[in-house]
Formats: sequence, structure tokens, C-alpha cells
Amino acid sequence: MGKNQPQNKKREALNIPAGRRVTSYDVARLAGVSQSAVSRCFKPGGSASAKTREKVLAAAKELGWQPNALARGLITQRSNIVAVLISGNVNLYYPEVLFALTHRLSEEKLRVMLFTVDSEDDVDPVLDQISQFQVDAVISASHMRREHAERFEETNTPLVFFNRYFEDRSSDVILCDPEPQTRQLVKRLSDQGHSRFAVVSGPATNMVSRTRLRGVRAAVEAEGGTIITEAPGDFTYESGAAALHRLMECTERPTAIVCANDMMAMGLIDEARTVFRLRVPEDLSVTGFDGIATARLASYDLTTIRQPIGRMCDAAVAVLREQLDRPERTYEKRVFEGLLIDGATIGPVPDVY
Amino acid sequence: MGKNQPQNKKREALNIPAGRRVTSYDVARLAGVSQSAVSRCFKPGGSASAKTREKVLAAAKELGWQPNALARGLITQRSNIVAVLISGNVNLYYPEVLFALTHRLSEEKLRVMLFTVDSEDDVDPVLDQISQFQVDAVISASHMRREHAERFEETNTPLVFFNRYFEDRSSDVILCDPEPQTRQLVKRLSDQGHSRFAVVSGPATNMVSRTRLRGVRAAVEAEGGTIITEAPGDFTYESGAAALHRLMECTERPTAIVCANDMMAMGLIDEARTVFRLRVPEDLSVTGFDGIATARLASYDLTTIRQPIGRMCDAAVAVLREQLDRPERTYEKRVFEGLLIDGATIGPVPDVY
DNA sequence: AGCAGTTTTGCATTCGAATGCAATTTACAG
DNA sequence: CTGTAAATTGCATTCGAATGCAAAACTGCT
Repeated sequence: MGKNQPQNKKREALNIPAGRRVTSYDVARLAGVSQSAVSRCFKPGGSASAKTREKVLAAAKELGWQPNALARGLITQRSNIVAVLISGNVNLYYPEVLFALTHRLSEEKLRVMLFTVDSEDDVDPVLDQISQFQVDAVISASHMRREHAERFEETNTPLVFFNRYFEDRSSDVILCDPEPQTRQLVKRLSDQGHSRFAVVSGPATNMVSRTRLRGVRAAVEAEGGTIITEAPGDFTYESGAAALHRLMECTERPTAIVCANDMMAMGLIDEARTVFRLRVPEDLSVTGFDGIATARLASYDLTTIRQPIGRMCDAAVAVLREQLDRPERTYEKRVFEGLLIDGATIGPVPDVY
Repeated sequence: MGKNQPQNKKREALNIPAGRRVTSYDVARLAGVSQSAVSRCFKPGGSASAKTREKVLAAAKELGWQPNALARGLITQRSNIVAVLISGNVNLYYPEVLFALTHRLSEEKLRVMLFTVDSEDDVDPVLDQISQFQVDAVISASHMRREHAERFEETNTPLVFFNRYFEDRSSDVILCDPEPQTRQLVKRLSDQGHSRFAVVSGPATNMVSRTRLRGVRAAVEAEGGTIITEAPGDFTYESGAAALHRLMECTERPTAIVCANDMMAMGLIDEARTVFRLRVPEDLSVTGFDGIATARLASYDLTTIRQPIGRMCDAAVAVLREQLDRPERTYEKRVFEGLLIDGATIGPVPDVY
């Protein structure tokens, strides 16, 4: 009762059978105009007199009608849906990006269809879905192989990479290049007397990780320090903790550990404190990358390099908009600098050394 | 070059103008069958001989064709899209729910259209979008007023509430009722000698918060303790920190603080440690609610009550599936128990008291 | 009132797949 | 080889809004 039969006197007056959806024809009948007129009233800049518009809007409101986006998409070849591909793993960086992107896209009247991609093997089925739904564009902040990216070219679907890219492939890319801040960061450590560094990197196949690693190496070299050892992680908290164990086995221990992201830095710090009874930063200096919200919490107060996620998402959406409006446009790579966050996880080299 | 004109010999053979999309008719032509046959081959259980099916699948693959979900949705009245409404705020509980839901829904061949809702004022435009996209169902884990929920009834769109509900309104609801665990938790505190409690609650308008609060009051009473004071927060980290200041002003200080969610507990703990120089749990016991991943990190190791998010999301999707398949079905409320997580943020009452 | 120029309007078609129905083919029993 | 039942196929229509085109309705001006 009241559950299945939406009641509405106007519906009955027009004798629209219950169960049938209200269409623009119904609105047209009620307003006493043609279906085309209704359509035009709902199209920004559509040709319609003030009087017609008024009647139509009133009728639409009366019937609770909204244009059917599927039908519209079918005819206009625009779905207004953007697929966002995000890693579903526990790196808290992704939710931040996702929410920021969603917010920006909704300002552009674009809807987000969310896909979580936890490994490259997940990508193919996702791409099928994407093509079925006639998605207008794709923003990818997750795993993807070159051949996956190529599938988008076949269907002419704009693809914007978010902090990922293939070196030899042209496509739109939004990047954060934290090189200058990496130098600052390493210099700051160096100024505090550190010269024996360790690096906890990400997966060797990951471009972002490789770039960060390269930046760290260059910076350390420039400061005259040494990278004693490099332990690879996989960007998770657990892998940061695990990396510390490997680092502690070195005969000559590092005094400063640079991690390729915040999650690993947090894992490493927790492991240092709880398992090795080391104080951070008194006994050990640790830094991260990303500047995620959790790393800012007082328990960590991580010294890190923040990505300007908000501005990067703005850029991603702007680039995407451009692609949609001017498809003959060439690809663009927008690179943002990071921001050094002065936390409380680095300090002077301990005396014992 | 190579950017705008997808090349494909087969396309040319069928002389499909570049720019036009491949349709089921094209596939039909290539396979030498009718369009209906193509359609049937892609419909599970559709009537088609093995030979036809083979030809059609080959042709489809050749042309890279996938059924157009918009056109399909138009005719079948099923979009296979589910709207998920999530609070975009910094409570890390939401991303966990979102990713879990997305995962479950994709197993049901349902796509997630994501909407972030940060206040009740955001809801109306979101509802417009939802109705335009002919979304099959809605899962709401965010703000919503009663009149909003009623709009879904008008369009007969199934609505599943996730950890929210209106008392007097029938609709599907997935809930976590942590009452039994709340008793356990309070008993555990009581056994450690605590009798003076404080509560950091959520917004007074929030049902979840009110229920939790009620549970805590009952449990404390049952244990013969007293709730010295209640400070309201808004579920954010910052509000937890702020609440502590108010609690510290009490002449008679509480020895155990029960927070209505983990984020506030974490904020409160950090504030206690950094600003008030209190040790947790030695000087002060603190508990949370939700059991989010961040609260499990070693720096917090929060004693809390975990919501079985995975099972709850399973249930949400199951209920939704039921609604879609049998619309005459009545509403259902599925209630899950929490799980007491033994962290390291509660301990015996300190001696000084 | 009459005319050219501009807006507004409606008609008819289109987007791409699904499906009821009737025609056709196939399978099988006798 | 025939007859009948069952499986397969194609035809034609449908979903709901957008739009090119031509007709109609205004506008302003003489």
C-alpha cells in the first residue's frame, strides 16, 4: 500500500497508466505544446518563448518530470558520465583523490561512475563496462597496461591519467613532480647532520615510485650523503613496517629513512616505535610522500611532501573538459610541484652515531 | 594522426563512416544474421543456435562491439546503475563503506554512480540527477531528510539506508546495533575500576549517534557507574579534540571516555597526549565506535566496536537485489552486531583518583 | 495594413538495442 | 517419408528525448 502505485491526480487526468513513466510527451500534453517544445525548454539556450517555457516548467514540475538521461545520451552521443578508476587498496591517498574529483566533476555536470581496480587483471572487464556505458571520458588513477590505454583510442574516449603515465605514449597526464621539494627535504635532513640514508621505495614497475626514487637519489648525491640501502615496498602500511626490519639488518644503520609514500612511512614509524623501541625523530628520522590527511594527525605529524590534490583534480577536470569540447586538441601534461610539510618526524642525527 | 580516426579494415569493408558508432546492425551484417539475432546472442538465455552465436560473437569481437547500455536501458527500463550517496567529509568510515559496496555491486553487474553529500542541502540536486539517470536503486549512507526519501517512493526507486534510518518510515535498512558490545565494553571498563564516564556523542539529530548514546547510558547505568558529562561532537577528528577540552574543565574528571565514533576518539587521544600530556591508557581510557582501518594502526590501536562492514555491504546489495527482482516485496531491516576490538586504549583507573 | 526579418513552433526522424509475434527451420517419432 | 512439436529466426515496433527543416507566429517599420 503506497509502495507500488505512485499516486498523482495529474497523472490520472492525463490517463497515464500507473507503471508507465512520465515522458516529455505527457508534459507536452499537459502544457498544451509539442514534445519538441518541452525538449527545447530543457535545453540551455533552446529556442522557446517565455510563455511556453513557463507552461512547460509548470507542467514538468506538476508531473515530477525530468529529462531521461539515457534517452538523451542515446541521441546526443553524450552520456555525461565519466569513469573514474581508482585503486581499491588501503592507501588512503585514493579516497582523497576520489572525493576531490567527484566534487569537481559534479560542478561540470558530469557524473562519476566508479570502478575500483586492484590489479592489472581487473582492468579488462572494467573497460568493457566503460565502453558499454558510453562513458564520455575516463580518469585513471589506478593500474593500467599500455594495451589497455590503447583501447580507449579505438573508441576515441578521452583518457586522463592521474599521477600515472607511460613514458612513450601520448595522452593527457596530471602529475605531481616533487623534485624541488625532495631536494629541500633531503637538504633539511643533511643540515641536521644526516648522511646515511635509506629509501623505502614502491614497486619497481611503478613510474611514480621510480621518479620519486630518482629524485631522492639525485638529492642525496647533491648533498654528499649516501643511500645505504633501498627496500622496496608496495605502498601499503604493512610493507612500510616490513621494510624497517630489512633496514635494521644493515650493519651500518641509516639515520634517516625516506619513504615513497605516507602509508609506508606511517607503517615504518609505528614499527619503529612499538617493535624496535626507537623514538621518532630522536633516534630515527622518517619522511613520506603524498601528504594524506591521516599523516597529518598528531600521532604521526609526518614530515612529508604534499601533493596539491585539489589543484590537480581541478586540472584533471579542466583537461577533460577541453578534450570533450575540442576533440582535435593535442595531449597535455600538467605538472604540479609538491609542498614540503614540516612535520615532527625528522630531527638531528642522534649522538650515538 | 591516429588520434581521431580509429582505423579498422572491417569497418571499411562494411563502409561504416568513421565517427559513426558500430551498432548491432553492423555486427548483424558482418555475421550475416538479423539485428535481433545479435541482440539475442548477448542476452543470457537468449534463443540462438550454436552456429549463429558463434558467428555473432566473432563479428562482435572483430568490430569491437559491445551492447550500448544506454539504448538497452531505455528499452528494458533497467539502467543497471545504482546511486551511492556518501558523506564526503573526513570521516574515514565512508571510504571503507564505499569501496566495499562498489566491490559487492560489481559482482551483481551493477555500476556505481557516486554522489557525495556533505549536507542536507546538497541532497535535492543529487536527487534530480538520480532521477534523470534512471538509476535502478539508491544506497544512502549520508544525510537525507524524510521528504527526500519520499521522493523515491514517487518514482518507485528502491532505497536502502546504510546505518541511517527514520524511525517512523518504512524502507530497507542495514544497521549495526552495537548494543551488546557496548555492554561488554562498558563492563570491561567497569571491571578495571572505572565508574566516572564521559561521552563524546555525535550530532543530536543523528539517529545512529542517538542510538549509540542510549546504549552507552544503559550500559553505564547497568554497571552502576555515572556519566559525568556528555560533550557533543560532529564525528570529525577535530571535534573529538575539542570535546576533550570541555571534558577537562569538569571539576570531577572522568576516567573513561566513550566516543561515538573512531575519528573523534582519535582526535581526543591525540589531544590528550600532545596538549594535556596524558598517557592513554595509563591516565585516561578512551574508546571509539566503527572499527575503521586507521584506528587499528599501531599508533592508536583503539579499543572500539567494529561494524562488520563487509557483511553489511553484502546485505545491502542482497536487499537491493531483492527489491529489484520482486518489487512487491516488503521492507526489511537487517541488523548486525558489532565486534568488540580489544585495543590498547583502555586500562585500569589510575591511582591518583 | 503590408512587408521583410526574426522567433517560435511542430512534424518527422533519429539514436541503438530488446522483444512479441509469426514465419521458418530443425528435430524427432512413427 | 510424413507429421508434429520445438527451436530458431526475422520483421516491425518500442523505449524517450533531441534536432533539421519548414511552417507559423510575431516584431518592428513604413
